[in-house]
Parts: sequence; structure tokens; C-alpha cells
Amino acid sequence: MPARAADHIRQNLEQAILTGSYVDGLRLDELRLAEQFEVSRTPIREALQMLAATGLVDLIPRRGAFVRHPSFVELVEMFEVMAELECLCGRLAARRLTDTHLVDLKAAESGCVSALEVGDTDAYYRANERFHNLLYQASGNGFLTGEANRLHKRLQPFRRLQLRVRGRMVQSMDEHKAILLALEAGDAETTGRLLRDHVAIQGEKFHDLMAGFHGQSLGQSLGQSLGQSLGQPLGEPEEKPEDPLNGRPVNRVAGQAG
Amino acid sequence: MPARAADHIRQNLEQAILTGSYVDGLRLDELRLAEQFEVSRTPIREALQMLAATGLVDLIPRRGAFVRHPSFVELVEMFEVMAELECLCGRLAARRLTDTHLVDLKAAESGCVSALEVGDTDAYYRANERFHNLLYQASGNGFLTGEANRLHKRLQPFRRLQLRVRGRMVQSMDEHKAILLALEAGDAETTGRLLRDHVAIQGEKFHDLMAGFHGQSLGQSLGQSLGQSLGQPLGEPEEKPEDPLNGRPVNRVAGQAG
DNA sequence: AAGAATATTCTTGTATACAAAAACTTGACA
DNA sequence: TGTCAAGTTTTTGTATACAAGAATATTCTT
Repeated sequence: MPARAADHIRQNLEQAILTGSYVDGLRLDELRLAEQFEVSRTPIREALQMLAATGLVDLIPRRGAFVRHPSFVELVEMFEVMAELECLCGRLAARRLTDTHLVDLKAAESGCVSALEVGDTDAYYRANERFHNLLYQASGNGFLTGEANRLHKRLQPFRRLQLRVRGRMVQSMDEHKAILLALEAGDAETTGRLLRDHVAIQGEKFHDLMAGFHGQSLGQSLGQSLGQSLGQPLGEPEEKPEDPLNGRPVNRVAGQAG
Repeated sequence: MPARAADHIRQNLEQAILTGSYVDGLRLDELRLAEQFEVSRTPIREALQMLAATGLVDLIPRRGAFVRHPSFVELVEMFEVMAELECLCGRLAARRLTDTHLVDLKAAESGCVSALEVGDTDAYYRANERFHNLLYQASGNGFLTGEANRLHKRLQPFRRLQLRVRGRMVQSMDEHKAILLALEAGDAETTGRLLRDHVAIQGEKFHDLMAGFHGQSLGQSLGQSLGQSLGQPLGEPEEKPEDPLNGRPVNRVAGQAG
């Protein structure tokens, strides 16, 4: 569908970074990627420029492009902002809610219930994601919707992670129900507060979960936890000299045949 | 200082867009820009990819890059989000404020006062900007600081515009003083509320101001109001056929000698 | 043998070349 | 005169070429 190779590559790399298959600090070699995608360096470079502009990679002049995962502190900070954005979405949605949106939200909610009954984590996550996206839209603020979705996408793998905490899915769904009730009642403040707490809890649960992984980089933990390590040679994690500029490991290189 | 031409060009174009000298819908012709910056198309294209990734231009495959200014509705939406981000900054800052930050904030505030006494709008605006930036930093949330600055930059020309409303500068400064007091008292809720209102008022004042410009695009109004129309041939604004894809005027082209 | 200096190889950044799609021009026809 | 179609010109997207900086290997010195 995308007319341009650069766009296709961009999406592809973005996914690889967000899912954690490209670990933090990984160097994105233009030539190797060009071989891998069977194009010249030109569209690769354009994709990298776009990723750099959105902060998914660091682009160091004459050095190369390096995958940039959020640090643990940064993730907590991101959850803090996400909570506030969702809070705003909730407050606005409570005031501006249309019948269509309410119907859709309830549908997404029942999708969560079904998934939970079957015990399908992935399905639950998809329905959950749909619920939140609908909520953003229900805010009636297109810009806010865009920003919320953008941040949501970046937190996606980590939100997914926290759902693995025992009993979290049930708790999460209860929170959704309460949110729906407040929404339907048109209670802006309650809706906002519930949503803020809902996301804040996600941040905390994620925090709990990560306590067991200390010492490892987030990217590594992600890769392990999600069981994804494509595109990466899993062999000896050769010595990682620090990048003099930002203190990140730089030795590994993406795009190898492995 | 930037080692890469593409970065330099990107900044340049970004400024031209943000200040309004590149009007909405303007087509950014690669060849003309290449001549203008005295480089080949390659770094121009890379700059355009980055601008597209941050939403400052629309990149339509096989068609070109078009300047994308926020519509009026979108601007109101952006102010709504900005208000919430600043509110969060204020709440966090009230809890986490350090002596250094407080000193700096007071310095910025007195910078506002001095500028106001002399009647220097530009100086006032710079001090004002510094005040807000310090506040973002005082939140102690680096990610939030980045996001707030990003949105602030995009709203910059419009915030500047609303300062022209009679008496607004004095009122704005009074609001700053109240915010400082609440901050110093460590009153998170008050600080947050004051800041949200502070920004919301900016949005409203801007709204008032724009009422007089209805019918014109925001970019045009910006250009007129700020007295900037560089890079644009000021002659007959030739007929503007609608772009079939997004309904924006596309005929004018950037980078002409004129 | 360790470290510094130099040579070599790699990689990035920019320029140029070329193919294909879009826009524009021209002219035929109603 | 207005509309449509074929041909021409522009302009984009990708590939390739080349120069300069960074990384690596090698040699020389102590």
C-alpha cells in the first residue's frame, strides 16, 4: 500500500524497535539494512531520518543511527504523562460523549470480557487497546487523540508486560467498568480521576515487574519477556564498549543474516 | 555547528514554517530549495522527511511536501492539551521544587517586569518563554519537559500573537506572580489550576484576536500580524486549485528568488 | 610486549544519474 | 469556446558514485 519503500521500511524498523527485537543501543547499519530490504541506501536513510525525528533512534553525525529505548526512569516519566493525557481524554469524553462512542466503548469492553474468559492475553490486549483508542477519540479533541495514540504506541510493549502480573487483567477490567459508568453518568471529574489512576497503576505494576529484572537493560528484558529476539544473533553478547558520546553499548549491528 | 547540511536545512525550514513565512499549503519544491541552500536534493529530502515525521509538512507520495499549519480548530485543541501539560508541570514542580529552580524562575519573572516597563514586547516574550521552560524543567520529569517544549514551540507564534491583546502582558505577569506564590508555598493543586487557567486564557485571547481575521488562513494571518512574509513572492496570489487529496491550496512554491 | 603513529578499510554524507509518475502543453474535435 | 487526448516537460523516488571522516589493522618505537 505505501507507494514509497522508505515508508515501508520505516514502519518495519519502528515495529522492530517497539517490540524490542532491536535492543537498546543497537547500531543500524545502512548497508546491511539495504541488503536486508533489498533496496539501496537511499530509502534506508530516509527511514532513519524519520525515526530519528520521532526519537526512536539517535542519529549521531558521521557515526550512525542507534536504537534508543527509554530508560527505566524515562518510562516512569512517560507513564506519568500518559496518565495525565488519559485523564484529560476522560474528562472531555464525559462532557462530549456521543451515543456511537458509548456503544463502541461497550463493545470493546465486552471484547475484553470475552478474551478474559478464554484466557487469551493477546486478544485481551487488543480489545483493551481498542477501548483506550476509542476513549481518546471520544474526547472530541483530534490533536489530543493523536498525541495520546502516539504515546500509547511507545508504551505499548510495556503496558502489555504489566498485564502479566497475576490478577491484573481482572483488576484492569473492573477499572474499565467503573470508567464506563462514570462516563455514562457524564461525571467528568470522576472519569478523569479513574483514568489517571488506571494508567498510574499500570506504571506501578510495570515497576513491580521490572524489580525482578534489575541490572538488565529494558530492551533485553522486553526481548526475554515477550519471547521475541528476531533479527538478533543470540550468540555470545560480545563485549560492549561504551559509546563515548552517550554511554550506550554500540557494538551489535542490525540487519545480519543470523 | 551541525555537522550535517540536512540538519541545518531542517532547522531553517522549521523556523520558516513556525514563523509563518511559509504559508499553509505551500509546496516545498526540492529543486528550488536545493538551489536556495546551494546543495543537492539529497539533504533537502532528508530534511523534509524529518519535518514530515514531526508533522510540520505533509508528505504526499509522488506529489511533494506541503506546509501543514494547524487549522483554527486544531489550534484550540493544541491549547487545550498545552494547558493540561503545564498544569501537570505545575503540580509536579510544586512538590519537587529546588532552590535553584526557584531562583531562576524569579529571575525570569523579573526579566518580564523589566521588559514590560520598557514596553519591549519581544524581550517580554523571551523572558516569558524562559519562565515557562524553567517551569517545565522544575517538574523534574524529563520526558514531560521535552513534550511541553515541543508543543510550546509549535504554539510559539500564536502565543506571541495573543500578547498583543491590550492589557494582556500585564495580566499575564500577574498570573505569573500568583503561580510563583503558589509554587513557593508548595501548593500543588493551586499551582496546577493557575497554570491551566493561564494557558487556557492564552487560547481564549488568541481566539478573540482571530475573530477579526476570519476567512483568511491562519498562516496568512500569522504572516500579516507578525509582519513577516519573507521567502514569498508577494505578487498576485494566483488562483489556488484545491489539492484533490486534502483540499489545501498547492499552487505556490517555496524557494523562489523573488 | 605495550603503546603510539601510520596506513588501510568502512561507513557516512552528499552529489549525480536515471526511471517512472504527475503535471502541464498543445492541438484535435464537438 | 470548451473538453478531451496525446505528447512533452517536471518532479519525485531510487540507485549509484565519490569524497571525507571514523574505525580498524598494521607497523614502528621504546
